Amino acid sequence: MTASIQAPKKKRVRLSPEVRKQKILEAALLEFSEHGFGAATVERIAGRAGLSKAGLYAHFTSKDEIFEALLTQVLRPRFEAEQWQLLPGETVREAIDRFIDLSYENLMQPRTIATLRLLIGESARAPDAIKRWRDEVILPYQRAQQAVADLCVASGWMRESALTRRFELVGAPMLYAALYAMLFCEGEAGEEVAALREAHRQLLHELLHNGDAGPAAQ
Amino acid sequence: MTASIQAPKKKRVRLSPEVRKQKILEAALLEFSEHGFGAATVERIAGRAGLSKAGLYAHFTSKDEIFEALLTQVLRPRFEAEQWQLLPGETVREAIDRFIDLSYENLMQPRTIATLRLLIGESARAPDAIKRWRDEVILPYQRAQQAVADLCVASGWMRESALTRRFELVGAPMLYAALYAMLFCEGEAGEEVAALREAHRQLLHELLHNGDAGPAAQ
Amino acid sequence: MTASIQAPKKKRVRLSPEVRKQKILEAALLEFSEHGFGAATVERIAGRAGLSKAGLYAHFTSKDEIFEALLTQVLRPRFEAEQWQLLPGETVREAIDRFIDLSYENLMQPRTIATLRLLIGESARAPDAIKRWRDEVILPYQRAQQAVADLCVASGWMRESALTRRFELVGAPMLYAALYAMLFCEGEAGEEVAALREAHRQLLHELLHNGDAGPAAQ
Amino acid sequence: MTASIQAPKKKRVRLSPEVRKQKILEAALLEFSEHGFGAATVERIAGRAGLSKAGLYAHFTSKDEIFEALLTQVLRPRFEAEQWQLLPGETVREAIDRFIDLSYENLMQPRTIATLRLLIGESARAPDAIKRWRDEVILPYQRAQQAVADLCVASGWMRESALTRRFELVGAPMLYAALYAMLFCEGEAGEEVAALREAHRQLLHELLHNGDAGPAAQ
DNA sequence: AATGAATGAGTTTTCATTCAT
DNA sequence: AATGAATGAAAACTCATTCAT
Repeated sequence: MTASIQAPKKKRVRLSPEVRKQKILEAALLEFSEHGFGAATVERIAGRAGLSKAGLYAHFTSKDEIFEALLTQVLRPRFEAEQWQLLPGETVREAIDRFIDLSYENLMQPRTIATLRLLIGESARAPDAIKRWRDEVILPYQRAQQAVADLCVASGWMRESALTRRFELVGAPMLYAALYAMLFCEGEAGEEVAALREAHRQLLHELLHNGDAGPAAQ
Repeated sequence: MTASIQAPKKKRVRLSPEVRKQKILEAALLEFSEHGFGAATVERIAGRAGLSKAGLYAHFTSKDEIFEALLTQVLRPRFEAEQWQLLPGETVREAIDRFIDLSYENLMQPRTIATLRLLIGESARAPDAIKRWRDEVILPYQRAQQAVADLCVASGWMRESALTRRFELVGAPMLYAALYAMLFCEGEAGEEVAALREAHRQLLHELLHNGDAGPAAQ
Repeated sequence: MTASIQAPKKKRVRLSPEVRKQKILEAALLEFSEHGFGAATVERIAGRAGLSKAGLYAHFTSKDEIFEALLTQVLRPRFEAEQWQLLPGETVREAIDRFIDLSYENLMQPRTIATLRLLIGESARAPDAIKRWRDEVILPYQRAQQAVADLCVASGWMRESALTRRFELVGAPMLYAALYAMLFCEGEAGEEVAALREAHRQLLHELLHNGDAGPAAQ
Repeated sequence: MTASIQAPKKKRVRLSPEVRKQKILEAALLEFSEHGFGAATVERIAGRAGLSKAGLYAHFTSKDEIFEALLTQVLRPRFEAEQWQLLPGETVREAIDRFIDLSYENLMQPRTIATLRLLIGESARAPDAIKRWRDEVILPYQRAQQAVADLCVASGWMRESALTRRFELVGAPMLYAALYAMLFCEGEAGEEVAALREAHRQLLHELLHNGDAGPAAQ
């Protein structure tokens, strides 16, 4: 009873480098996203990661290195699941629903919002990494989406429109919702995001649905 | 030792408090948006504003006060012109074009992008100001837009859709473009933004245009 | 009515240099004694003296100069009245009463206490001035007192004692009271000082009074 | 480049927090008493304590905290030895001598004089601490002294007088000497203090000695 | 791997002092 | 004589980073 009250002095915990590094990066993401790189302190990152400042320096040689490691980790492609596609035997309507659900699920995670906020807030600090990310992750992803969309249109599954011609716009309302979440942090944005999500779903249904036609109608 | 060789000693420039304060806020917006609040330095802000550090402190009593003053200035409503509306004798098509042109013109200004980037990066620092901004500026603006849209739909000028039912989405692609500009700073985003803008225009035309109908068709 | 409430902007008041200088020194004494030389600010001194910082510099060229001017003014001899002496036809008892009353009246003035506090607090800053003060003001004063005392003893008016042999001790309880006032500022010391004063008076009566004797008794 | 020429880089000296804190307080007393709180610099205190400014801030969070810690330490009661009292088998004369010797020994230590000077110079900065010190240290001490004196008088050991009625005055000449030491720092006051001390001793002997009487004479 | 104590290089802030009016 | 705006120098305080254990 005494120990729990009077002794927050954490016993020295020894973890494997991999585990600790991951903890540190996790902590850094929170800290950077909350305060910005400049106002973030190594001490707080270390605290959140459960070790001392000096301990942290056994794993990373500088605050900058943490930032870079964080970026590399966070900007790695992770889009497989949310990829827009038509699974065999699936209708466009179902594909839309799956896309909306998976994408919002992913994008609206606090961790993802934090990442986005960090990228935007510190865009001037790592323009190259961000550019590379765009070229190697975002653009390929969008091209793949566009290809699928073109196919769907060509095969009559989807109605042609300004949207299918520039299919990256398919996610615009979702990013608008993400912006909302970035600005009005802490749950307050929850309801609004949910509403936007449904409106988004509806909109896609209306925009992409090909009346009663479709290959099946041939 | 002569003036021609080593005299970068700027003559003391004396300005009225209003002018100087404005210069300082202008400088602060740049500095904050570029480095984030934490990594911004008062010295650089002062330099950009054309006076010394100590001189700056004659106008603002702390870095925080500068930040707050900046927010108050920058979050003041300035939406009149871009308000979605139907001017007398104007077709929906023309209203859409005007909306797109005015809004992109405004939103894509470097100053506005910088402001948005700052808001997002520092959203945790001034949640109250941001919340007030949403309640007193953003929400009223959206409500007014929705009202106009409802009217247009009721009178048959615009086709009903998921978009008209949640009309705030009308700007989503534009904010997506703004996000692009925030992330990939420095003109590189220019072409992409221009393309998105046209796609956005097209999309609105297709979505809102009421076939050949409309009141005129009555 | 409006002016009195909304406009504390003091109209530029122009005073003769002598008057203004005196006001400044008065203000400086308060400020220095309250905060110490180091923590005193020229701005506050100027404010207390009723002009602006820059205005003050028209009268004194530096903070140090103010300090020195203050010292010279404040360390000037002002002891005539309180000089220990026997006025013609006066008994020792009456002389004691007069000495006590005049001395306490003088020493316990807030201004005098402030001066003492300043001297002690800043004794390291102006050791020479203080030494000169001792040599030119204090010591002569004490010598004169001692001379009178010796005379009184020689003529049988006063009883010889350790006190008359080192007559500067005659004021010791008073300085003890002054110490009290310096430490426990703001009136709280008032009662204690009054009590000490009466005890002091009694003590001198008892110590110096020569029984029923005296020259008259010869 | 060799160590013998230009190597004032002090080796990092690592001390336990207790030792270091004590060193810092010691240094602070010197620095504060020499320059006053306002003109004292943390850097100089750190230097005197043998570490860097930043190192100092690992032990105290602000200049003010140093000041307060210093006060608390320095205003702790330390009077046992100097307490006025009659040891068994001791004459009043011997008690007086002991009192004088112990008290002057203590009060005239440079450290004590420095403390007093600091208290007076900064009395406005910490009125509460000083008041508490008076109530909890000084007044009890004086009451104890008075009680002993009353006893001595009642038992005939000491002659009744204005002094025994307000026994706190027993130390007045000593404080007068301390004042002297505070003002005319640096040993110059030495002789004067020694002379005052002997006069003080004489005075007490004369004042308190009960002729040849005393309980023993009964 | 981990830490507490220590530090150098800033950063914010203050302030005595100057300048133009 | 007086002032508001401006400045250089210094002081308090912070923080990324190192060292010895």
